[in-house]
Amino acid sequence: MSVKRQDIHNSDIPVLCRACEARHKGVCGALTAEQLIDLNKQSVLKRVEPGVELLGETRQTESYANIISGVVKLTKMMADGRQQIVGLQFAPDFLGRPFRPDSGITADAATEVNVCSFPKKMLDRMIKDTPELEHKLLEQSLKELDEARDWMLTLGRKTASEKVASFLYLIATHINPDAGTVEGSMRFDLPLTRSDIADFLGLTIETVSRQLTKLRKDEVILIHNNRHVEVPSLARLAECASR
Amino acid sequence: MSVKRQDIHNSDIPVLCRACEARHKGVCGALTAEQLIDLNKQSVLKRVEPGVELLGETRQTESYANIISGVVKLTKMMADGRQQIVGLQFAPDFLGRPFRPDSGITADAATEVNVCSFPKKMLDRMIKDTPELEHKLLEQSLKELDEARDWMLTLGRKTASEKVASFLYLIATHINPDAGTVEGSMRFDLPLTRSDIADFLGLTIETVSRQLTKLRKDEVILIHNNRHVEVPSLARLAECASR
DNA sequence: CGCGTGCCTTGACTTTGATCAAACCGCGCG
DNA sequence: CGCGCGGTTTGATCAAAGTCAAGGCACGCG
Repeated sequence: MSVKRQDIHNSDIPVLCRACEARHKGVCGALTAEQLIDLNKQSVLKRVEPGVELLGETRQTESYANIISGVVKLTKMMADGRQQIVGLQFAPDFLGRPFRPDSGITADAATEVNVCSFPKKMLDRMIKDTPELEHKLLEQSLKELDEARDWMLTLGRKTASEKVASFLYLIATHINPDAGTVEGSMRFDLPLTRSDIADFLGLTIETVSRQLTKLRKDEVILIHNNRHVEVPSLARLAECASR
Repeated sequence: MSVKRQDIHNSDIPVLCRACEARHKGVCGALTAEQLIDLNKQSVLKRVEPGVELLGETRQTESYANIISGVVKLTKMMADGRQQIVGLQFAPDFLGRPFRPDSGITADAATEVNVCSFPKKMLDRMIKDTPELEHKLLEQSLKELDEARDWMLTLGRKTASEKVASFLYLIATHINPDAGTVEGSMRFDLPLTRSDIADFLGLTIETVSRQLTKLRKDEVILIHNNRHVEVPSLARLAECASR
C-alpha cells in the first residue's frame, strides 16, 4: 500500500491514513474498506511546526486533512491587522471547507501538529456516492457551530477573568479526553502562547497575563514553566468561567 | 391536500408548505414532489408575534420549521441573566437542530414571523432516503458557521461604533435582497429593539444608542421614527464597520 | 561566561464602554 | 385632555480593560 511522505521538516512517521480511521472517529469513519484504500494511496502525512499555515491564503486549498495530533487555530484577520481566533481544532477533527473555495479563514498549527492530508477532489468525489460521509461532515459542522456559538457568549458577555477561566476550561476538557475525568487534579500543557490566548478571547496579552496571575493567586490553577498547568478542581474552574 | 392550521394568534394565512419550496430555496428544495406532498400533510403554518419563543427551553423541540418571513433571533443565556444573541435568521432559513435534542439555544421571533413547521421525525426519516436533503442541511450549517465566525471577529475585536455599523450593514444586506442593490440610497426597518441590538453586539443599550446618534451626526445613516433606517451609501457604512 | 532575543509579567496611566440617573417621546387609554 | 408606560436618548461618573513602558526570566549562542 503506497503512502507518499511529504513531511514539512523531513520527519518520517510511518502512519497510514487508515490510522486516522482506526484511532479516531473522524470523518473517514464513514468510508468503506475499499474507499479507504483508495484514499490512502493519495494520502500524505505531514508534521507541521507551530506557527505554520495549514490552510488559507497562501497554502493549498486543494486538500482536506484529518488532525492526528496537536492543536490547530482558525484565525480571521482584519485589514489593519487586528485578528481573532474563531476556533480551535483537536484530533480527530476534520480540516477544510467543503463546497466553498475559501471563507476568509486561515488555519495554523498552534502546537506541533500531525495531519493526514488528501486531495479535495478525491473526497468530494467520494461524497457523491457515500451519503454517510456527508452525514459525518454535517455532524462535524454542527459541532463546530455549537462551539462557535458558545464562544460568542464568552466573547460578548463575559469579563476578562471569566474569559480566561473559560479558555482554560475549554483546553482542560478538550486536550486530555481521559486523563482528567477523575474528580481530582488534572494537568496539561497550554497549547497556545499568551498572544494566541488574547486573540482567542478578544483581549490583550497584558490582560490575559494579569488574569492568569489572579487565578493563580486565588489558587484556582497552578502554572509551572509558563506552559504546564495544573487544575486542582475542574468544578472550581468552571465556576470561575461563568461568574 | 390537507394542511392543518395552528396559528398562534388565530390568523389564517392559506399557505402550503410547498410555498416554502416554491418561493424560496430552503432545505425542502431537495425533496421530490411526492415527499413534498407527504410533508405538506404534516405541515403547520404559524404566525408568531415578536418576542414569542419558537424553539428552545419550553416549546416543542419535536419540530423543524422553515422561515417564510420575518427575523428570528437565536439567543444564549447565562445563569445570572446575561444573554447574547448568537445568530439572526431570515427567510428562507431552516430552523432546528438535526440529531441533537437541544443545544442551549432558544429561538424567538424578533419581528412578526411566519414559519412553516413540520414534525422532526418526519424530516429525519426523509433524510435517510434522500441524501440530497442532508447536503442542503450541510450547506445551511456551513453558511451559519461562516456567519458565526464572522461575528466572532466583530464581538472580539471591533469597537462599539464599528460593531453598530457592522450590525446595520448585516441587516441592510440580509433584509432586502433586491431593494438595496442600487449603488444609491437604501431603506429598511430595524427588526430588532435597542436591547436586542445590544445583546447581539455584546454592548449595553446606552452604548448602542450613543453610537447610533454618532452615526447619524456623521451622516452615515438617517433614522426616522426610531425604526426606519436610511443608508445613503452602503459603501460608507461598510467602511465604518471596520474602521 | 556574558549577551541578545523572545516571551511573559508588572506597574502607571489613559480610554472605552458600563453604570446610574434623569429626561424625553410617541402612544394608548381613562 | 392629562396620565402612565415602554422604549429610547442624554448626561455625569465609574470601573474594566487597553496602552505604554520597564523589567524579569529562560534559553541559545558566540
